Amino acid sequence: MMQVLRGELRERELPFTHQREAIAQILFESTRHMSADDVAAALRQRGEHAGKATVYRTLALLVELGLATEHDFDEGFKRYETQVGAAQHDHMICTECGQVSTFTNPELDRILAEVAAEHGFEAITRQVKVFGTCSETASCRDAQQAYRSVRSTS
Amino acid sequence: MMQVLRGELRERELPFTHQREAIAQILFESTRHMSADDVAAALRQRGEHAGKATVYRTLALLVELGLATEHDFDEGFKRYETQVGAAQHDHMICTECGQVSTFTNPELDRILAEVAAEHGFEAITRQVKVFGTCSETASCRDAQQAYRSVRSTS
DNA sequence: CTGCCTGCAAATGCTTTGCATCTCG
DNA sequence: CGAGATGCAAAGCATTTGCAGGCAG
Repeated sequence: MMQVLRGELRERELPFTHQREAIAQILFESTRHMSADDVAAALRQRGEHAGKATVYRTLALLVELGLATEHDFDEGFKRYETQVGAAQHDHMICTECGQVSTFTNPELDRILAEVAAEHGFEAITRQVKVFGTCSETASCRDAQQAYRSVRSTS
Repeated sequence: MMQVLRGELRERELPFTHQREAIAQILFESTRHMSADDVAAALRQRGEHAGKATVYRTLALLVELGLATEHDFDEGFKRYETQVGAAQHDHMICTECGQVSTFTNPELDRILAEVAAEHGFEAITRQVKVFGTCSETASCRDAQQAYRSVRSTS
């Protein structure tokens, strides 16, 4: 995993620094979607350290290199996720508890490719997000019920 | 159109003010996706005026009432679009020229509904965005070619 | 060595908030 | 009249930038 980063950097003659390694490591190991602050906190927890600016610059670099993706889940800040070895996948965000779950669907891939082709568009990335309520916790289920009844009466 | 807003406000016993009317009017008439600043500029152009805070508060209100939707096209700020009488639709964003085009696809609706159901998720809104390059201008087509050749050799 | 990176703090830019004042209903 | 809206300016925040000093290659 780290080798991929090393290779990409070498290819562009960019230095493989301690901070870049540490930040990439954090992101690669995490299964969650991390904010810049999450990354900084994780670094601190390991006794490492990198300035806020470096964290942002490195995350942007990883996105640039295609090793990470950036997401906006309407929280007022961005989150990042490793892209290495990950298949294209999409997200469902619970607006009650904030939980983000992922899913993949081959039909979705096919349809979006078709739509792009029809419009003479060369698709590079896509973001499919379904916002709603999950059924994980009691309060989320309550919110689901509330929403369903509102909808059915209007 | 404006009647819908009037009705929603009355229902909640919220005042139908001159500013709310003007801002909604701007949004309802526009076919583009407008930023808060775009709205303020459009107001000025008509000789109307509303403070920045009011524009933000009103746009948030329209979203709340379900009369508008909020979008983030990775520009560092949000854009708003009227939702009244509009069918669910999605976006393709050209990363070269910034053009945003819309599309609808019934299959997409079906698939996302299925996926949500499978996960015990109650979908409220969704955002499907395809980022890439369009074929409108010469420079966009150049970027398309460049991207295609990179992709085929890697 | 030399160029790119890092850290810090200051700057940005969008959006939100506090508060006095005004308006709709 | 009274609840809620408006306007302005002052916060708030995530993110970016400038610049002096450091580190990889």
